[in-house]
Amino acid sequence: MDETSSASVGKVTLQRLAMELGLSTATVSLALRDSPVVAEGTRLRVQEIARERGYVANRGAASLRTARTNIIGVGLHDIINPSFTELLAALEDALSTSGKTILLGVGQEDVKRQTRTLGTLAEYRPDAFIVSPAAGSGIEDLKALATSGIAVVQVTREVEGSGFDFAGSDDEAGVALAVDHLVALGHRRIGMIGGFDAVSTGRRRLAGYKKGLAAHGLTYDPALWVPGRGTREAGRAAVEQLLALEEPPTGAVCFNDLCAFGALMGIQAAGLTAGVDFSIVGYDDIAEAALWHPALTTVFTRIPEYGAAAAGLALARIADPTRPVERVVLEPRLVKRASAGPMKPVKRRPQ
Amino acid sequence: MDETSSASVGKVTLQRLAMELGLSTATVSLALRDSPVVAEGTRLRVQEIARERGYVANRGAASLRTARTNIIGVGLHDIINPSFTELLAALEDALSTSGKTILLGVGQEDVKRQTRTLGTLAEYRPDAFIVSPAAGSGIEDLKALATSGIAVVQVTREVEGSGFDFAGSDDEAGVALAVDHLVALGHRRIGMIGGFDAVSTGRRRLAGYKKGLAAHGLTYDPALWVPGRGTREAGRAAVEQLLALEEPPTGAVCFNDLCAFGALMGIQAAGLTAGVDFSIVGYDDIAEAALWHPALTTVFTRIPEYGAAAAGLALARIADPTRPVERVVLEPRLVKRASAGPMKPVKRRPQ
DNA sequence: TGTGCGGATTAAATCGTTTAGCATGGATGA
DNA sequence: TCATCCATGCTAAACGATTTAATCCGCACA
Repeated sequence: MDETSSASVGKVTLQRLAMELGLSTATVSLALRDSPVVAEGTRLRVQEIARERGYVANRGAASLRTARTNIIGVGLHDIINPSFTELLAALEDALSTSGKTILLGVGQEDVKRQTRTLGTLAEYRPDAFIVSPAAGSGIEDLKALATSGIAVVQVTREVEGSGFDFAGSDDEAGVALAVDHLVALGHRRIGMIGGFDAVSTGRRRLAGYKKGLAAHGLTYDPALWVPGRGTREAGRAAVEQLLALEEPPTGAVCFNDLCAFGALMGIQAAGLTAGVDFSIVGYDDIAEAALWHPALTTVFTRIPEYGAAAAGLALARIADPTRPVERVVLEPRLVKRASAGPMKPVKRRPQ
Repeated sequence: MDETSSASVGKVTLQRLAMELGLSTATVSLALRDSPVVAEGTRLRVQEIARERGYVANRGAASLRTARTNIIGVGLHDIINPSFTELLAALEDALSTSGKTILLGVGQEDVKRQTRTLGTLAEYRPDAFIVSPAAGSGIEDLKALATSGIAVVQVTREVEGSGFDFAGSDDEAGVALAVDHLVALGHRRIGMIGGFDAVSTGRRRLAGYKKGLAAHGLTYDPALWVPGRGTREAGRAAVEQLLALEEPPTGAVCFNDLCAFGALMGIQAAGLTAGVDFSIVGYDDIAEAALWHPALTTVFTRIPEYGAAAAGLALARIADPTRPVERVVLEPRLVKRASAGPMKPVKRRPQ
């Protein structure tokens, strides 16, 4: 309507509203936030004119005074990976309903860059950080965040001994579940694709693999673990490597769904059928997993749930910085689909 | 090392540094920003102690003074959809290298919620907004953003007549390309899966479909267009609907890759083979497209490029708010893979 | 009439920066 | 010797909100 009213006079601030209303900024500020100390009539009058003038509060200014920004710094090392996208979506959902807004930083799996990125985020004085640390992050890298007194919550991955809250999945139990499943299907030589030492999830999933084997009296054969990043490319290369072994495994568990997809591709490219000639179990159960051909048997790590939990931990710590450190570790669940099937003897590859 | 030095005395601000150094805040401020007016020695001394004390600038305070936040408000309607994830990643990349940080808002394809979300973002006074408007957004919905004098750039989708910069792909040409390809493969009855009126991309891709048909003297049959959202579920339902027609098409173009995946699933579920019995062309060429089985023939809309372009437009407009409105419209490219193959007569489904 | 009370409003300090304009003092040039 | 100039640093006023303590103004009560 009267677009002019706001354009004609420059920025509309609390002060300007106060002047127009013949009130003090104190009253206007209080009125806008529905404080009970200001008279009903005044409050309505203030809110009315604020709307009419198109007043938009300046949170930067407010934060300067209140030392609260309602910003949450979210530091992920990668956002293309669907599991982190799903995490981001869960965080966004939970945080936005609590009136928090996400300031996004992407670390690119590089500690140097992560440090720079989080440092920049810190300048905006977020009320909390929710972080999935880049591979190789040390305690010091995270601690630097906390000096400013900002709450830090780790999600998915954690830096052991950092003493920060954490929300994630029980990775050891999860991979053990996957191994159990393959064993139940009759497999005895079981590989592991992906995972590496520089990251807590890598270490724990590998531990789960070994534990799963041990639980069934199977011995861990180092040749059957192909370490690597959790990408489709790495998964594909890894499965090719496994298939080329003298005595190849008949199935494998994967570090995540992404490299499981790569493995499925590799299997198919080798002229084999996943779930028949070679069994694959993924990890995470991202949306894509159900749609593959064959549909991916995988372990559901409950990303949306621990995402929401991480948001909750952050809010709780903001509210009470002295509360005891809390770890939320969800139990993963096996999702049986078609990419893992009964063991059948693998013919040595014709050559 | 001396973690205490920062913890012992509370927040370390410019003022505190100035006191410790026996300088004025003005000098310290200038020194930290490498201003040439402060003496070399002083500058080094200041920066040294700032580092030592773990000083972190408060950008909120600075922004209050400078009216520049280095924040870019990014409003997407959905972040789970991989095409928007790829866009977000491209934006993040381009913006972070320019020292800008993303404040994220997700509209959930709901104008009401989008208005609320963007309103919240506006309170942080971003230097610019980069927005992919939710379906059904009107000019007024966007204009509200601009009142505050914040630059607005539209990406992917646009609200016609809004008068804001835009970066995206030539959707009409893109879908026409897809139709061309199917026609070249011998198809004559060609469907369109997905797309709806409430969004510029929907309208233009449909227009491209019709134009593509017309270019080859084919008539548009409304029964062959199954409108819907760009989801796997919608794609699957749509292809089932097409296959159930009296006289089904032999191929279809899709609104995006996501619903193309759904279509591939539907085709397979019907016992047919995509690329042989029924041809599918997707739209966007997200990473997943190359990995499907069969690999998805699709149209590459160059998301990373127009994402970078959108970031560039935002930066340019921040630098010069009076520059003429600019539209960056990239030419899409056909990516031939396996999901679209030569036409073969489709047998009426046995019943 | 004075006192006290409670509801409504306000003055003023404050948060942590930036920046225009001014002060200082030594070097320079005429 | 005096006026200029330059390099350096400082003073003080913003920026736009929030919040504490104070003030104002009836009005009831003793």
